[in-house]
Amino acid sequence: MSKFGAADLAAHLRREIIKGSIALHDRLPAERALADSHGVARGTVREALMMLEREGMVEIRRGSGTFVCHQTKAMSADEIQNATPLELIDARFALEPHICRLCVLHGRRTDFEMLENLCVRMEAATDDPITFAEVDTEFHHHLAKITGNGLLLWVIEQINSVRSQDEWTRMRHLTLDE
Amino acid sequence: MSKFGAADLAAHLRREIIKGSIALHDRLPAERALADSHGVARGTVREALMMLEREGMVEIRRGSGTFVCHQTKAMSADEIQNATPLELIDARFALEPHICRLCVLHGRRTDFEMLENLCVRMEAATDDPITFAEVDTEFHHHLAKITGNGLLLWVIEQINSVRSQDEWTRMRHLTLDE
DNA sequence: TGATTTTGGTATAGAATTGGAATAATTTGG
DNA sequence: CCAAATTATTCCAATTCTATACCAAAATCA
Repeated sequence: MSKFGAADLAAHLRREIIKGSIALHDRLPAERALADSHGVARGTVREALMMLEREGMVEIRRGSGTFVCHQTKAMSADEIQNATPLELIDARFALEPHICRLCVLHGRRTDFEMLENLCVRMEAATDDPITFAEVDTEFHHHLAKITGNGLLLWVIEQINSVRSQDEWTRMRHLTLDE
Repeated sequence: MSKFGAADLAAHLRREIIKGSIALHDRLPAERALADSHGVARGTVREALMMLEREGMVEIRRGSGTFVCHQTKAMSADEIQNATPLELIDARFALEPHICRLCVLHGRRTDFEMLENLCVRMEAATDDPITFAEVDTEFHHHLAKITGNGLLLWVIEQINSVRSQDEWTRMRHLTLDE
């Protein structure tokens, strides 16, 4: 890594913080020290630190130093992708019952027709795991949408976004086996 | 690999990114460097990078470089912060019952002692709405933590992060009135 | 308390690096 | 052969990085 830019330095520090090398509430080296140790100008260090501050990862205190907040904002978005299939199942299992209740309260005729339509499509695709999973995701998405609760819909969307191919297949095995 | 076209280079980079060889927030080599290392012309590199950009996998910043996005969902903060107090209550109400079940399963003695300690602090702060809310948030956070489900913890943290002062006060009124 | 040191905050200009774009020659494949 | 893609080259524009100097807040210490 001969070339070191602000974004690179920010990424490096971000990883150190997430990994735990720089613990919570710890103070980072001074800007001048960071600049020296990383072989970059101070302005570059400042820019990197300001990136991290905008992410809520560090707090810059004038005359004092910059400290690790680790408000777990930007990092968790990454870590979500590491969720295990079991965690996914649990999360859905926690949410869906109440979502169903809200659907009953807020749903309209067309909503339920839409759900029924999706069910038909799912039953027709029992032999095609891929399209089955797609329709299934769409089903849960609509379910959350019917509730009229934007926050719940957002949560469901986030959970649905966790689906690397490997995890999907493993997850299907789990759900089908039990 | 006698013939290396733009599509091939894009596929190669895509794999590297998904695999993790080029981590999130990392900067890809400069176009000229990529062209040199892969033995192709710069125009080809540009075309490949533009493919990846259209897929939302990288972000090309003029004068700076191209960076790995892979999750560029800036939506998080903005969209969530518009959640109404009622939506918050619903979301928590949907999650907490199952979280409690998981706590019973996974919790250890120290966990429950911690929760009890937080309860005491909450009871002692019934006259101080602000600290009450703080401890309350901490309580729910620990509750989710005990489950051992990182995904659920993340969801709770996201929901807890929605608390502009106005909404908190309005929310407390709602919860206390009903 | 008051002086000194350390820390971040700001501003500047120039050098270096990067992507953006246009062009024409060359290769490739039908 | 023709059409498309790739190459090679050149210049432009935006951004970043460097290096420096000085200012202001906070911490430290006599």
